[in-house]
Amino acid sequence: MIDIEKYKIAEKHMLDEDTIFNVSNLYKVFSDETRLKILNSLLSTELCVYDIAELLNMTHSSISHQLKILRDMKLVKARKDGKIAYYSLIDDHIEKIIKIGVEHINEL
Amino acid sequence: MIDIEKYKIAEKHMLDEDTIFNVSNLYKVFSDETRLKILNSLLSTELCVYDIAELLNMTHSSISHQLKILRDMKLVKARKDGKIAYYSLIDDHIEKIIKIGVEHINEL
DNA sequence: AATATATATGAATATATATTCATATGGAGA
DNA sequence: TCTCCATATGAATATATATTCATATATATT
Repeated sequence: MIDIEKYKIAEKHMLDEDTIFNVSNLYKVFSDETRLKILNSLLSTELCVYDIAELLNMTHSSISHQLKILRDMKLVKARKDGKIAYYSLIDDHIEKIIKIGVEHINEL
Repeated sequence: MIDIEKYKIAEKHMLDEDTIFNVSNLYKVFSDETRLKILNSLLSTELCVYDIAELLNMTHSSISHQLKILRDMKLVKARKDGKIAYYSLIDDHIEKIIKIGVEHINEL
């Protein structure tokens, strides 16, 4: 131990392991360009898999895999209309998180 | 194209590739448990490498590697006092980002 | 019923990266 | 100067994961 006072202050403010795990997992979602593009596009409107794939110029499979991750993380939900699945955002924090990120990089 | 109207709305709101790249890189920092713990501990006080390693119960090498990433991302800075390097946060957004993350997972 | 279409998903591959180990650097004290 | 000590860093390894490819499912259309 080099600086006991500072160590103790920091120790007191430590987050528990579960919180760290969950928050890091949340930000893992935003750390992938494809998922970030999907989430950002869903800020403006609901979209189907096909159109997201066109919009991002990627395969449907790839988009579908990422949407599954977003569903599992409870960030998006799907509304089925016949064979079309319209995806939309569940969570209010998504917009805030993207905005703070953009704000941050614009200040560099 | 399945739903032209929605497609066009989303197309208009697309972020440019650079922004997506930079924001996803920013959140990649927060997606690792070790870096998240380091950043969170630095919210309360500056800390040296040795004490961070003790606090997180990890090797100095590992912490040092992660601190380099945080330095390169301009999120932390080091103040040298003799052979001791005291690290502190550069950026205001770090606190907001951690808080929104914690808020989000607490609401699930 | 048969076919086409939109989406979902399992497995494989390729790539990224966190940690470890070995070693280097640079300051403090004997 | 020699040697501890705190930190930094390069290389190797192990692990995680994004995309691709093949295939499955489910609805719509003929």
